[in-house]
This record gives sequence, C-alpha cells and structure tokens, in this order.
Amino acid sequence: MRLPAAERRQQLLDSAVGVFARNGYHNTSMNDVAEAAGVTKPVLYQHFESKRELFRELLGEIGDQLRDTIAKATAEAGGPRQQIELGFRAYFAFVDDHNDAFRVMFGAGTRRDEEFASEARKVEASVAELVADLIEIPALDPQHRLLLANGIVGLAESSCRYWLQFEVDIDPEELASQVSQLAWAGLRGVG
Amino acid sequence: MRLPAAERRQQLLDSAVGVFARNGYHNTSMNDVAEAAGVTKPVLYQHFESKRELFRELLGEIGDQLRDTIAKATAEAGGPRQQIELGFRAYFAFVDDHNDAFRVMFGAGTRRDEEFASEARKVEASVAELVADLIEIPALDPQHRLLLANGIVGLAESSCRYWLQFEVDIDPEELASQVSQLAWAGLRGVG
DNA sequence: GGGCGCGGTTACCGGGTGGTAACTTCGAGT
DNA sequence: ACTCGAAGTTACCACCCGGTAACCGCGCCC
Repeated sequence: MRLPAAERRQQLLDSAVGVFARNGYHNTSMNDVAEAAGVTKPVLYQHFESKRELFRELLGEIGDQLRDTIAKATAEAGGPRQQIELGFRAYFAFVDDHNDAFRVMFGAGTRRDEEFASEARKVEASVAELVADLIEIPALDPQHRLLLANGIVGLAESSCRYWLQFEVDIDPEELASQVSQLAWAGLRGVG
Repeated sequence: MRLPAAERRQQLLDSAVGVFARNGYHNTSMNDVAEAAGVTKPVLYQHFESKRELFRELLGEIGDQLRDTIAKATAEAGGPRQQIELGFRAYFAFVDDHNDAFRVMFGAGTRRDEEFASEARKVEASVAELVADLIEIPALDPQHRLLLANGIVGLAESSCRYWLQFEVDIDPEELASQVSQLAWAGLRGVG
C-alpha cells in the first residue's frame, strides 16, 4: 500500500512507538520496526538517518506532548494544592491513553544510553521543577528541594508502571487523586 | 595471575557488577567483562553458561543482599513509624556503598528484558509488601494498597537515582530521614 | 501513451558479539 | 623431577543487525 511521504513518516513513528515499547531499544531491530509498519528497512532509512535518530525523534515528540499536557493543566490551577492535583490528573490521563509512549520514555530501557537518558531527565526535570516550587520549607536549600521533588516525580512514574503492569482496576482520576493526596500530605510533613 | 576457581568466580562477578553498571546489559560484551577482570572470554564461559546466566546470577545476589539488609533492619523496629524509618535508612545505606549494584538492579537497562525485569519486580514487591502493611486505611482494597506501596518504593528508588546521578551532597541518613518523613506523612494523609 | 519521479523491494556488506574447540602453561602432590 | 589436571589463551565460527546500492513499478502529467 503506497503512501505519500509525510503520512508514511508519521505512520513509521506510530508503529515504532509500539515496537520500542514492547521490546526496548536494543531488542528492537530496524527490521522489526519496518515490519510492524508493513514495509521494508530501506523505507525507514528514507525517512530517518539512523536508528538513533529515529528513537531520538520519538523521545522528543513524546516529551513535548507530556510537557504541554501538564503545563496546560497546571496553568489553570488556583493554588498549589490544586496545581498538584491537576498536574497529576493530567499526567495519569496522558499515561492512560498513551501508554506505549510512557513505556518508551520511562519504561527505562531508555535510561541506559546517556543521550536518551538525558532526554528523559529533561522531561522529569521540568516536571520536578514545578513540584519543587510547592515545597515551602525555607530551611531546605534548592538542591535538596529538587531531590525531594524528583522523588515525587518518581512516585508518580513508578505508580504508573505498576498500574500498567498489573492492570490494576482503577481509573486515572482516582489514582491521580490518591497519589496527589499522598504527595501533598508528604510534602507538608517534611521539615 | 592465576586464581583458584571459587575466587576467580567471585572476582568475575565483582568485575561484572561494575561493567554492567556503567554500560548496561546490552552495551556490555562478554569481552568487556572478561577484560575488566583481567582475563579472556573463555574463562568467563568456564564459570557461567551464558551471558544471560551471568547477569541472572548478579541480579539474584544483589536482590538477596538488599532484601536481607532491609529485613534485618525493620525487624528491630518498635512500631510502624520506626519500621519505615529504619527500612529507608537501610535502603539508602545499601545504595550508598553498593551503588554499582543499585544501578545494575534498578538503573533500568535491566527492566527491558522480561526475565530480568521480573527479578527486579520481585525485589520491589517484597519491599512494597512491607510498606503496604503500614497503610492502615480499611477502605482501601489490597490491590490499591499495593499500588500505593509500590509508589513509595519508587519514590525511594527515584530519589536514589537522582542522588547518585547528580552527586547531591547529603548523607544517606539524612536522606533516609527526609524521605521516610515524606512517605509517612503522605501515607497518613491518604484516605 | 510514454517518460519520469517517487515509493518500494531485493540482495548484499562489514563489523561486532555470543559462543566454542583445540592448544598451552602453571603448579601441587608424589 | 615428573605427571596430570586445572587454569588460561589463541583463533575461530555463525549469526544478527545497522546500513546501503542497485533495481523495480505504479501512477501522474504533458
């Protein structure tokens, strides 16, 4: 089935997310990606310079989407408590309907390669910064604050992993509400 | 330099932790491991059936150590609040002086392979179970409880990753105290 | 309707890696 | 001092995978 370049390119990216999510970067060959898209390898190389570049592009796309989603959601909040609630809600909703994307970005095979890991960290960092601002403990220097904020981000990530992994029957909103409650109470309690 | 079998085997395992921690499973060849131990590849195969088996053994060893460490620490606690404090203290102390081991187990290149991931999950699960018992919210069914507990474990893991990554200047005990405070206050606040 | 360009394919290369067979050397026990 | 087994090495294979060159054919436009 023949497709115009732009569409094919997007289709390749879409297929790639699925394959990489299932098998990780190293256990996925370019052949696998091509096959999943119903084409052959050279087609892939028509659109992407190399395997790394393809993956980079994927990470970039996902990162931007996630960042946007959260930024938009938290912008509407009336205060810190609501900010954290809406942020988590957006986060879990995103994961709920892009769970392949989540697994590619944070499913962690990604982290082993320094270049890819730094992409994941950039995203985590932007989220963590939002959280860090909510920790109102003057005694804590910024670095400690960021460390704790990072912990909170990890809390969300790891809840997601468990949630997807074991298909726990809970909807994203309730999960968000519980996790944000945990995070909020926790942050109030530090110091 | 010649070594008796048992010692060589242990030395191989020790070298392997370091190499795998630096480069991850897939970016580490058996040659790399052998070279790091000052020996050649076939020697490796004298002691381990395959690359996978070598890595499995590593994960097993690390998992057992971590489990033991935490179990011993929490056994001495007088109540749930202290249990969580001592647990985290043991966890962070372990990571502090086995940080290669931590990175092999949870640094995440590991997670991409189903067999290895399940080993990591087993360890997480045993820790999460300890935590789950501390969530005294009757309204929550066991599965939700485990989900939250898993989040707490992820909180610790991800704090560790950040801590090691950016070499934040904080000693393990203080970190443990802050994280356990966060976790405790958070868990009290859910419901 | 015939040439032309773009979307695709077949078939291949080179290098790296897991894994092995056959040979060498060290040293402990008699 | 000699032997014999354990400890190590060299040199190799087979396979897979990233990447590429050369070729094919559908359909659009004059």
